Amino acid sequence: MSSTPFDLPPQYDPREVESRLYQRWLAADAFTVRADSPKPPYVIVIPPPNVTAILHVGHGLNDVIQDVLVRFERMRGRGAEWLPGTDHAGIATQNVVEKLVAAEGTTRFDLGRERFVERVWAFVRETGGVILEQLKIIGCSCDWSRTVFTLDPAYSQAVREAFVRLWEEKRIYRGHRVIHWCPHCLTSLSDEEAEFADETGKLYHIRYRVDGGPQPFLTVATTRPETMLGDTAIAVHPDDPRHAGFIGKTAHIPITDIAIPIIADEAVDPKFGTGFVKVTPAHDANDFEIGTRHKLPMPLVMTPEGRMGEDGGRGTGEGGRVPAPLQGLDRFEARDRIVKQLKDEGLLDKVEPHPHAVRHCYRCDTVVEPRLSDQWFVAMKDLARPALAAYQDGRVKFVPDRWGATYEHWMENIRDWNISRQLWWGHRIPVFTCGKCGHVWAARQDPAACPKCGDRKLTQDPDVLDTWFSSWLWPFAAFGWPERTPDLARFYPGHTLVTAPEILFFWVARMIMAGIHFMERPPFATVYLHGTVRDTQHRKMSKSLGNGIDPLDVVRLYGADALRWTLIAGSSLGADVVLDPNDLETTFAPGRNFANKLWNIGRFVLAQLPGEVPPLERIDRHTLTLADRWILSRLEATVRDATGSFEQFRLDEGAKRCFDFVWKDLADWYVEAVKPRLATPERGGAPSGAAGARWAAAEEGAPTRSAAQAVLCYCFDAALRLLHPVVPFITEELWQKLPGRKPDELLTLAAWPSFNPDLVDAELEMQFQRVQQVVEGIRSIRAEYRIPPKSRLRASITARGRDNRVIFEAESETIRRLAQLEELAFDGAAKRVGAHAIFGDGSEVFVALEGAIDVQQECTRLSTERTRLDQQLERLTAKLSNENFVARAPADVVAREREKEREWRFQRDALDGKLKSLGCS
RNA sequence: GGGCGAAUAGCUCAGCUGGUUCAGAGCGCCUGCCUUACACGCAGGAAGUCGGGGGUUCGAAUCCCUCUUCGCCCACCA
Repeated sequence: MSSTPFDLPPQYDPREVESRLYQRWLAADAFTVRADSPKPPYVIVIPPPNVTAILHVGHGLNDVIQDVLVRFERMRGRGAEWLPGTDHAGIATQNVVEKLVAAEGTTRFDLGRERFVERVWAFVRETGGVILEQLKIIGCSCDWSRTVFTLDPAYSQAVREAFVRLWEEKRIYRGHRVIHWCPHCLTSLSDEEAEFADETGKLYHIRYRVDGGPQPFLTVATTRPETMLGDTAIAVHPDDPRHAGFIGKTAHIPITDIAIPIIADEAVDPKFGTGFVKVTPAHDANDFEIGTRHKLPMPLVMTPEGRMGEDGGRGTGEGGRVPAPLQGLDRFEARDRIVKQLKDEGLLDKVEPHPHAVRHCYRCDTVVEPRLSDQWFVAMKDLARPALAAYQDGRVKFVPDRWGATYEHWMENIRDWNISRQLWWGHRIPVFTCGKCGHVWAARQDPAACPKCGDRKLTQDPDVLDTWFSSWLWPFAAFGWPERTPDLARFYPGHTLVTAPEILFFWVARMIMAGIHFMERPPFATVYLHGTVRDTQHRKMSKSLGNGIDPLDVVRLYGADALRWTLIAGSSLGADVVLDPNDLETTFAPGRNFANKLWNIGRFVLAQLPGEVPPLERIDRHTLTLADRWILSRLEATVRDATGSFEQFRLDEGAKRCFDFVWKDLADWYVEAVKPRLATPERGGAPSGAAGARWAAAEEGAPTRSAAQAVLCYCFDAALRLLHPVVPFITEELWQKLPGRKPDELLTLAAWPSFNPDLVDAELEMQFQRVQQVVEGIRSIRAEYRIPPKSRLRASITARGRDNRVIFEAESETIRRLAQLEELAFDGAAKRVGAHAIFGDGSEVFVALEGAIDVQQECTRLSTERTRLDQQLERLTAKLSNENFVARAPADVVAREREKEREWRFQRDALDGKLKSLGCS
C-alpha cells in the first residue's frame, strides 16, 4: 500500500550491507565453477598481486574491471571462473623481509639462506592473504576455492617442469656477458627490470697520456669516470681521419698509469664526444662487445655492492687495478675522488651537463650497474615467433588495438632473457653440477647422484629464477599443469586478460609465448589494457609521492559500490583515470549518491508493490499506458546498449547508460508519472478509451494500477540486474527485497536481461517525448516568470493534429502532475493574458498568468524565441538550397534535414501567429 | 633518436564509422523549492570560436598536414 510507512531508512548505509552480502555470496558458493559444469566457461586469471602488497587504487581499478566483466558473463550464463592468487615476487618480498630483519639488528647473511627463507615464509604465511581479503571488501567475485600462490608445491613443480623442458630443448644456456646488476638487491636484472629514468648527468672529458702518438694526450668523454679503472683499451672509429695516427699506439689510464692499446672499432660514433671511447668490457654492454671482438682482458673493478675493488671471481682481470686509497669506496664517492684527482693533475679537460637515460632497479630504484657475470638465459627468438603470429592472425587481440603495434615491435626485436637472480627467495634453479665429473644438468626432482658417473657430491645452482619465469606460466600452471587436470582441460585457454600496459612485456607477452609453447594455444583471446590511476596533476599515484588513495578509506567513507562506480565510470577505454586524492568528496560522492538514489527508488517501489506482482507478460497489453510502453521501450534500448558496451569493454559507457535509465527515465519521469495510478485503488472493469473527458487518465486509469505495479517492478528488477556488475552490493540488497523472491535466490546468480526488440518503439518514444516537452515548457515558464511552486497554474494545450491531441489527453494526468498544474484544458482556452510555449510539431501550450505578466513582457519573450528560430532556419535553408548538399549527401540525411526544416517552419509560423494575436509589434 | 597518446564548460572527462544524441555528462556556479522515495534530493538556468594554423569535403570536435604544450613507451651514443 502506498500509505504504508517506509520501513527502510532514507539513507543507504553500505557498511551495514556489504560484508553481510559478501558472506552470503560465499556461503552460496556463487563464485565457484566446477570443471564439469555444463555452462560454457569464461575465464580470467587475476594478475597476481605481490604477496606482500596491500591494496592500492591501481589494484582497485584493475580488479574492479575484471569483476565487472566476470559478473557480467556470469549473469549471461557462462561458467565464470576468476582465478585469484598471489605472486611470491622474489626481489620485492626479499627486500621487505630484509628490512624487517635489519630492524632486528641482523642481516640475511647472518641468518644464512635456510633460516632467512624460513623467515620469509613465516612473514608470507602471516600477511600473505591480506590483499586477497581486501579484494573481498571491494566486492571481487573471485573463485577463492582455487586460490594459488606461485610458490605452492604444485606450482613450483610446474616452474621446474617448464625450466627442464626448455633446458632439454636447449633453449636455456649459460651466458657470460654484461648484465644489469643492482648493487642494493645484489642480483642481476632482466632488461625489462632495469628501467630508464631521464637524468641530467655530467660528461667528463678526461685526458689519457699516449706513447708515440700524433699528440701526447687523447681525450675521452665519459659519464662514469670510475669505470676508467677497468679500461682495457681506447677505441676510435677506423675511418675517423682525426685519430688514424693513434691506432696501434698505447695509452695510459690516468691515476693508475696502466698501459692499454688504442684500437679501431666500428661501434665508435665519430660524431659523439671526442671520437675516442674508453673501453671497459666488464662494466659496459657495448664495451663488452668491443672487448670480445678484440679479445681484450675484462677486469671487474667493482664489488657486487658497488664498491671499488677487485672482484677476481668472475672477471678476467689481472689484478692491481684499483689503487689502495680507492678500495672499498662506494662507486659515486669514488667518482668524486677520481674527478678531483684528475682535476688536480690537470687531466680533466672539462665537465659538461649531459642529459641521458640512466637505468634504475625497478624494485629499489638504485642506479643499476652494468656488470660482467655468468647467468642463465632463455633463447627467446623461437618462442617469440609464434606469439607474434598469434597476434598477427587475430588469435590474440589487444584492446585498445594500438598496443598491438607495441607488442609487435617488442616481439620482433626480442632479446634473450636473463632468468638468474642472485636471491634466496624464489624458485631455486634446478641445475646441478657433479663434483666429480663436472656434468651439468637440469632435473625435475632433486637428484641423489650424478646420472653420468654416479657420484653423490652434487651442487645445485645457488640462484633462483626471475619471478616472471613463474608468472609467465600462470594461465595454465594455476590450473594444475603439467598434470592433465580437469580444471586445466576446462579453463585453458582463458578468455580475457585485464592489466596495465606497464607489464605488457614483463608478463603479457611472455604468457602468450609460454602458453603457445607449453600448451599449443595462446592463454587468452583478448588483452584489455586499461589506463593508469593518476592524480589531478596527472602524476601516477604512488606511495613515495604521497598522492595515493586508500581504497579501504573510500569503502569506509562512501561504500565499495561508490569506489567501484567512480573507477568504472571514470575510465573510458584504455584511458587514464584521474582521481583527486585531496578531495575524496568530489571524487567519490557521485557514486555514493547514485547508490542512495537506487536505494530510494527501491524504498518507493517496495512501498508500492503488493506481495505478489504478476509478471509483465500476464498483464493485458491494453491496460498499458503510453508512459508504461515508453519506459519499457527505454528499458529495452538500455539493455541493448549496455550489453553492447560491456561486450566491447566500454564499461564506463555501459555503466552510464544504465545510470541515465535509472535516474533520468525511471526516477524522474516514470516513477513520477505513475504515482497517481499507484495511489488509486483498482475498481473492476476494463478501462475505456483514453480520449474524451478532460480527466480521463485519472479516473479511467484506476484499473491500471496493477499494470503500473507490474511495469514498475519489471523495470526496477531489470535495472538492478543491469547495474549489478558495477555496483553489486546495493543492487543485491534491493533485489533481495523485491516481491516474490525465494530465500535462496541471488542477484549475483540471476540472469542478465535479454534484449526484447519487440518492446522498442521509436515512434512511441517520440510521442512520450512530446509529453515531456510540454511539461518542461510549462516548468520553464513557471521559472521564468517566477511563479511560486505552490501556486497552482491553469494551462491549456492546443495540439496540432488529432494524433497529438490523443497523446496529450491520454497523458494529461502526467502532464498535470509533473507540471504542477491546477487544471489542464485542451483547445479553446480563452486568449487571456498568459505565457505561451510552442513546440516543434506546432503544438502549443498556454499558461494563464493574469497579474503575473503583461503583454509586453510576453511579446519580448516570444520574439526572442522567434529570432533564435529564424537564425537556425536561415542556416538550415541555406544548407538545403546548396545544390551540392542535396546532390551529394546521403538521401536519408537530406530527408531528415527537410523534416527538420518543416518542423521549424511550423514552429516559427505558430510563433508569428501568436505574436500577431497578442498584438506585438 | 624513433613510436604512441592527450589538449572539448571553472574542474574531471565522454563524444566510436564525418551529418537529429553534436556541442554532452558529473562536479562546481546562479535562481527557486524540505512537492508524503531521495536535500546524497527536485525544478529551472548561466557557462565552451572543441589548443593554434592550414587542408580534404556539400558538410569537420571528428579525417589529413603542421605548430605549440603535456604525458607514456621503446632505443648500446660513451
